[in-house]
Amino acid sequence: MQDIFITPLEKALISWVEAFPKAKTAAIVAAKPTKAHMSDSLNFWLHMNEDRQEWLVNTISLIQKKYKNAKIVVLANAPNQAEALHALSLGVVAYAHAYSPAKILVEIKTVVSNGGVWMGQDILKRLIEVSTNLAGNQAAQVDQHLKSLTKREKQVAIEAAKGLSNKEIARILSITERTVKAHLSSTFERLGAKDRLHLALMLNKKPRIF
Amino acid sequence: MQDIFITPLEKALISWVEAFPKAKTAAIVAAKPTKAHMSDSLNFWLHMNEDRQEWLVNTISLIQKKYKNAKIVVLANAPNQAEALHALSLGVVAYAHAYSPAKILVEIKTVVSNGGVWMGQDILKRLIEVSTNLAGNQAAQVDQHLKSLTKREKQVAIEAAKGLSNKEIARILSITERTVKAHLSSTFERLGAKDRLHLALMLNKKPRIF
DNA sequence: AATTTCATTGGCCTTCAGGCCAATATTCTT
DNA sequence: AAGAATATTGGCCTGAAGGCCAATGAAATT
Repeated sequence: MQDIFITPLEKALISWVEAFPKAKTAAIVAAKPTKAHMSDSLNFWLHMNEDRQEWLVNTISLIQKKYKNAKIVVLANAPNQAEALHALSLGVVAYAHAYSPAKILVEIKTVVSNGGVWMGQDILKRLIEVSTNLAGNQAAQVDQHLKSLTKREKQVAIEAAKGLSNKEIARILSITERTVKAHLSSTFERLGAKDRLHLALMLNKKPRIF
Repeated sequence: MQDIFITPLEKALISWVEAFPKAKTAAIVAAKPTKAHMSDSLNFWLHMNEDRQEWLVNTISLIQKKYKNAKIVVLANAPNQAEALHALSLGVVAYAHAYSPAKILVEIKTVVSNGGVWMGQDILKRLIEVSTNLAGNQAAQVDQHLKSLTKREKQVAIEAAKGLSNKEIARILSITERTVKAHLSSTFERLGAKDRLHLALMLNKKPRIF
């Protein structure tokens, strides 16, 4: 388990050295991994400045391409939620303050090594908030929509929203195409949808979590 | 720092004892905290069965009311994303498998004690996915499919995916309905969509971030 | 028992969608 | 400059979609 700090600084921060005396420090990611790198599992610790947004994205991408199984940690000089979310969405498994004490750094390493993710509670709160409030409500709305339909209408509506034609729906439900139309018509009526495309938009606009 | 396991089992799991020999085990949460409890920081480890959804919610709520600063960890017999998200949204700071080895349990304790949150990467991915999608990055996801389209086709495709008719699209783009059809036809061709409904489904589908 | 809602299907009709063939002017690429 | 891709539009045709009117038997509700 090799740790590599990527930083624009002349020398590593004290806490890093304290946490990982054997770690290497570099300014850029080595373009060609050595054999040792490939056989060993790597942790990259990216030191982030406010003015290196682009660098971060590129570097993460580079690491992911060259070092398949490497874990990437971002240490930010000035941590903020937006940056954290962005980094995490790119596959980074930990986001912390660059001046975190050695004790925390060691802890982070342990967590990510075991397949965990490290982030502050504020960030998590934010994630949960967005997810539950927005997504939860939308899912609920969709359910509400489907609830007001009869059993048969529901089945037809769901198939239609998948993109099936009336004929196809008729076949899989073993009814006439005419009947499918009837169910769809009343479905449009009930849900206030203009046509099957709007129906599909209504029923598909849901990242349902819970 | 006192650890308390709440479980319906007769006796604690081996890994728990191994991780925290001094921990207490109980079937229910003590209704009245002792003075020792109040002055000390507590960790509650809730052992979760599939059929105790309601119990979990009630217990978490109870703990939060009685023990203000306690950290709550959920150990699930059969972990799943929905349950994890639900628990985390209630304020739980860690969610893990009930049969996690002692080593992991100790790690979890360290993390939560330092204000961190412990969860699996799959859960985080889910959170990020939902959050970023809803946080308004609509254009980015749509771009995936739209990249292979020409400027005009893109405009038409987007409007069509919103549910507009050819006539409406023609009007807002100041072109003939016939031209709209032409753009749509080549769009279907390029994207491999069967019709405008499939196009809409493609453009509204959320891409995997990782 | 009476009423309402569902599930089914028919016919007819209008509009819309999308494919096929074809043409012209503009812009980009080689 | 020549060829390729793009933007625009026309006509024609087929099939799907959806509205309107109407009917029947079954199931649920009052």
